[in-house]
Amino acid sequence: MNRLIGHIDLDYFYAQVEEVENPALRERPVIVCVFSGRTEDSGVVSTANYRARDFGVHSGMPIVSAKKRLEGTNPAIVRMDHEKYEAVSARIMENVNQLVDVLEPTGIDEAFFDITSSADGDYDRGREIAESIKKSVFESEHLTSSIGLGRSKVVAKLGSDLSKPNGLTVITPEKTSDVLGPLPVGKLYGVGPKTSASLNEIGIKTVADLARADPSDLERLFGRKFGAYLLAAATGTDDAPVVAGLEPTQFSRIVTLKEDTKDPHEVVSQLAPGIGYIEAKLAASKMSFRTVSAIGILTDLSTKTRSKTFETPVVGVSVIHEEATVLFAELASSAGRDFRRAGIRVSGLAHTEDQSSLSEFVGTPR
DNA sequence: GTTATGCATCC
DNA sequence: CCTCCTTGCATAAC
Repeated sequence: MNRLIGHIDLDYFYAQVEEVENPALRERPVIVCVFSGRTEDSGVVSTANYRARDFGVHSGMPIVSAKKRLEGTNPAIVRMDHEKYEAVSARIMENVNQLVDVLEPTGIDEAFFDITSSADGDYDRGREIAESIKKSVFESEHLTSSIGLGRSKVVAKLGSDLSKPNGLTVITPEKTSDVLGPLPVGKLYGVGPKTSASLNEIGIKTVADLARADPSDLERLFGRKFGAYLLAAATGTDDAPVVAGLEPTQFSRIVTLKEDTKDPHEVVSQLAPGIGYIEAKLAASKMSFRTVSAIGILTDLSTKTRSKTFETPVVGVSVIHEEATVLFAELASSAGRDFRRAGIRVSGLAHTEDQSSLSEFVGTPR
């Protein structure tokens, strides 16, 4: 069966939300920033609108560097408001979900969707549906988006990337190898700087090179699973389905400490709001956890973690605070240097609610 | 088989 | 000068 898989990406999401809220910003460079609180302007740019990108500003850039590049351009420097963007995102996902067979959100500003049935396997009908999705998002929230449509998730994701901003790229199965072939391997979903470098070393530069690579070479270099994935990705034949309603498997929060330290009590005290946030997420989603991890980013920016798994799911929350202190003490003694940043993570999540209807449906274990 | 840790990716 | 979050995997140790 001819699958029609889409990927939608909301354009420069955080900055565009700020523009919608305050249209005067549209005429100016806008950067949405994460301020770490260490010094006045320490932190990075999370999202920049295209006017700011014209001056070489991009996400991940230190705020200080971005300001320098934007000197004399009357830039708008906005503090990130995650909750605001969450609310907009949730409305959009709900809206788009009505227009597709299956929706799989993969981030606050993007989602995969499957429209094989509603397009009846036809790419012209698929294009119309994709256009109606873009139109619906724009009319309801005044936000532009970019969509890619193709035979697989990798092709769809690539398509949305090629079309942004405010575009639509339809890559039919017949055109797939022509479109993908000339691109550098790093354009493929799941292929970052490390994998790109390894591939380049053995003479694989483009997606076409990768598509005709020796499978056993790839397996030897990257392992069975990832090796097979790379080949499938390059030929556009990756067959992962679009899955709705995936549950989160972990919650985490990382903060930058006011000063470098290795004192576990100081770390945990600065982490208290983060722990509170995780507790709130657990409560809101009615979930328990089994593993708690301390995450330490040292002064040399290397990362060390220390975790503890409990026999049975933990519902209460004072456990996080207590265990964090122990774990950070252990980390500090083994780390050798101070912490610059610190985080906490809970994983092994499960629903706490008594699901009697579900247990009836599943039946009793033998 | 389960747990601990690090790595890579991506947002 | 260097934020923050999620997922999956490999590997070693238990």
